[in-house]
Amino acid sequence: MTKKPARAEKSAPRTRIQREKREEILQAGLTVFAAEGFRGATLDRIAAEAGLSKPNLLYYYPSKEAIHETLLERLLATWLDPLRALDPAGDPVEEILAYVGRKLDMSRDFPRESRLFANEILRGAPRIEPVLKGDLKSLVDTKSKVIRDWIAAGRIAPVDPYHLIFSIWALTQHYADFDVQVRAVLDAADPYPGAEAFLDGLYRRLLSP
Amino acid sequence: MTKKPARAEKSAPRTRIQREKREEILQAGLTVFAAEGFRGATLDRIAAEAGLSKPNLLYYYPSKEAIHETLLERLLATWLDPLRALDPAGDPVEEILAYVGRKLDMSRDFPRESRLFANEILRGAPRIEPVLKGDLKSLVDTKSKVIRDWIAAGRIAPVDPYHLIFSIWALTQHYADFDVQVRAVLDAADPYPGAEAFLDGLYRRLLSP
DNA sequence: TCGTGATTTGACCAATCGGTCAAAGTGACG
DNA sequence: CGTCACTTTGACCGATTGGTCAAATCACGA
Repeated sequence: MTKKPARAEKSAPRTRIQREKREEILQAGLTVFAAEGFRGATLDRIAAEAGLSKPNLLYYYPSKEAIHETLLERLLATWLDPLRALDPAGDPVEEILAYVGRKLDMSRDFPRESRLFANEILRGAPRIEPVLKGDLKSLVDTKSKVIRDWIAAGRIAPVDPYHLIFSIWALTQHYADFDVQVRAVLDAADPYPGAEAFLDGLYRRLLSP
Repeated sequence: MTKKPARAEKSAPRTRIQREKREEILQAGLTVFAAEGFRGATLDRIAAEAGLSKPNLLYYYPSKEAIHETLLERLLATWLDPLRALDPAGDPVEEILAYVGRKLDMSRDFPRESRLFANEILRGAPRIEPVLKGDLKSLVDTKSKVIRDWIAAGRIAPVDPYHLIFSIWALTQHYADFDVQVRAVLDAADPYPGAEAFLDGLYRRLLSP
């Protein structure tokens, strides 16, 4: 029996080079997928971005889909963390404001991830619909209950918890996804300081009982 | 001199059939571009959606780009109308609430248009950047001035007018662009009644002096 | 240093893409 | 009812795409 040449596909990377190259490919893929969408991205562009030849890239990942899938999995693993961190035991207004702040930080620090997600949702979420209806929905249900309790206790003003959460998603992700538009209107200034102040004021006013 | 067979390209349509087919193609193109993005859309899919053969489609529009361009032009011609209608002479809070209402109606009634726009912005607005930095920016500048005056007159609470407008865009368009996610979380219920109530309450609370 | 598995690449392939073209079909009007 | 412009289509083309493969090269432990 001859040992197969063991392509770097499946399973955990075994060598240092595999670990490094795999990571570089994911970074390149994230850049290209975020900018062009799944169908708009080409293996040649991803390979070029990663400084590899196309066959070499396919040595580390078996297909374009595999790269995309890995990126989405990795994203979803942390995408909901800011909401998970909403603490039922904390001060309601400050907890929600802190959540807004974390989400806005993510838009500023990880705009490619935000656009990757936006692209996927815009296309009807073909690859992550189960997650939306599963983990995402149950997390939002849980946190909505927390918010409803805060309202019932008179600790924040009465608002629909679901639409409150949607509003936080919309407002914070807008600065990453519609960045070009925001910068065009603001004449290329960094929008984030202003956005933070605005959102802080908005939710403070909306929620204070 | 032989008269050329006059392709149905350039210039205004001359016959009834041209008018009808051109419109059907635009509708098909809007559906496909909104769902798949520019690069993801194929002429075959647009042609199928319009019930035409590919060469027949290309008899009416010279290229895929031409269809996309026409759709964007047509969209931009009305996209800013809701903001243009903001009346400096009206009651400030009611004017802004009416603007929010108009934008939310557009998300509900024209989700394909919203997604077409979102796709274009996500990709860096390669075809409409001049419009963003031109017409859009100057319109927003104008209306921001109006809002600033309202604030100076003490008729609404002090907020950054630019981020206020961004927030209206983000919140309303979110319901069209991220429709799948919203419906997944709300368990397929129609989100619009709830959204309207939420946004009404939000901006009333934010803006009342 | 040497062999063996890990890595890299040039050449290649089938499928799909946007687009062309010549020829065939259709309809409205004199 | 004939005709001529308008409309439709099947066959085709070159370019690009995702992906394969065999051979060449590299790196590292014994």
